[in-house]
Amino acid sequence: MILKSQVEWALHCCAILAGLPEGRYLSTKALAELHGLPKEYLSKALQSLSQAGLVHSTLGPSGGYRLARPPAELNFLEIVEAVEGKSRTFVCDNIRANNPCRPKGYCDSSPCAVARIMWEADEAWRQKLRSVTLADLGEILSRETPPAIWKDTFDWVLKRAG
Amino acid sequence: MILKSQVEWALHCCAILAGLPEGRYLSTKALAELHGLPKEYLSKALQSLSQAGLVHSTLGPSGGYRLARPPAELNFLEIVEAVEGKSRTFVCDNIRANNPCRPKGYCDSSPCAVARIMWEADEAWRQKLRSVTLADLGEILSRETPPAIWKDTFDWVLKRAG
DNA sequence: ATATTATGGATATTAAATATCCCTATATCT
DNA sequence: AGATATAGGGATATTTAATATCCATAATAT
Repeated sequence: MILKSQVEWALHCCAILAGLPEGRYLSTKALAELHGLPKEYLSKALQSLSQAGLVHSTLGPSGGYRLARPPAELNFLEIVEAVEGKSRTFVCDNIRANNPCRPKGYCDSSPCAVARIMWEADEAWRQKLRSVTLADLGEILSRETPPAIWKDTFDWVLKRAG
Repeated sequence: MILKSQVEWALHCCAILAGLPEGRYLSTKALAELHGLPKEYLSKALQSLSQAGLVHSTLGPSGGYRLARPPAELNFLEIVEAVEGKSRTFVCDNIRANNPCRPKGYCDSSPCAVARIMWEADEAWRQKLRSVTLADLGEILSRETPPAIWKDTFDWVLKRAG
């Protein structure tokens, strides 16, 4: 069980968009080039973000994407779920119902205990992702990235932002 | 990203093995029949448990599996990892290194911030799974399962346990 | 001896992830 | 008005992982 690589792409792209000045847009082409990713396929990930309402897009030359909300109001879980889907990582096929000792058609009142425990773990994962915003990420990155690279990247992006 | 169905199978099988009297073994055939699963494929999941040292196996007629440890000393994470592998659910391809503004061959001191956050969420998931033992599950099941089904199942298993 | 079992290897089948291509509508610029 | 660059969506390969089956082998109980 491994998350799609599109999750990584989406997170990094959002981190870049979070640093974009108000009202500016950055294209798929620029984002793909900046991260060394296949433009066409990255486009699908960005479309997922758009459909989820996390980013706003605009057409034409100088078109592209910007965040739909301030970085402090956009958390990791939203981005992950936009790309990966909202369904839980553990699927319960209710195999306990196949137990030949159970009356046929017997209906359990509560979901399977095994599934409930697995879903609690899933929720712990989601809770952690929910607790980290793009603003938090930006703060970490600005602290860790060497100033020269940070500035060069900012300039590189601005030059291409419509 | 969805866990293999073998994870569900392994958990349910371990729950049954946890109720087995000391020294008895239950075969793949019985476990497959009890859960309505393909015997050959379930066998692979049980082999994973065996290789991880979570269960002990014995050959020949009346052979099969038993837990290698008391249910209170066997947690969900061990079972999940035995089947699903121990690798993290988020793979970092370090795409930040593709940033054209970075000096070629530049080596970061610490792993990517995005990956670290995703790994923290992964660890929260694992921590939750680590905190639940087969004994906990057994307690829940014995409380929730209707006594008649519970008893019939126990008898069904005992009749087939070598 | 015979039957039953776990184990491991080989292989087939199905589903999902990855990736590319092309067409359309829209916006910008000249 | 016309040329160009963009997102969006549909169709379709390609690759990889999950699911599943089959068979040969060694060990064990009766």
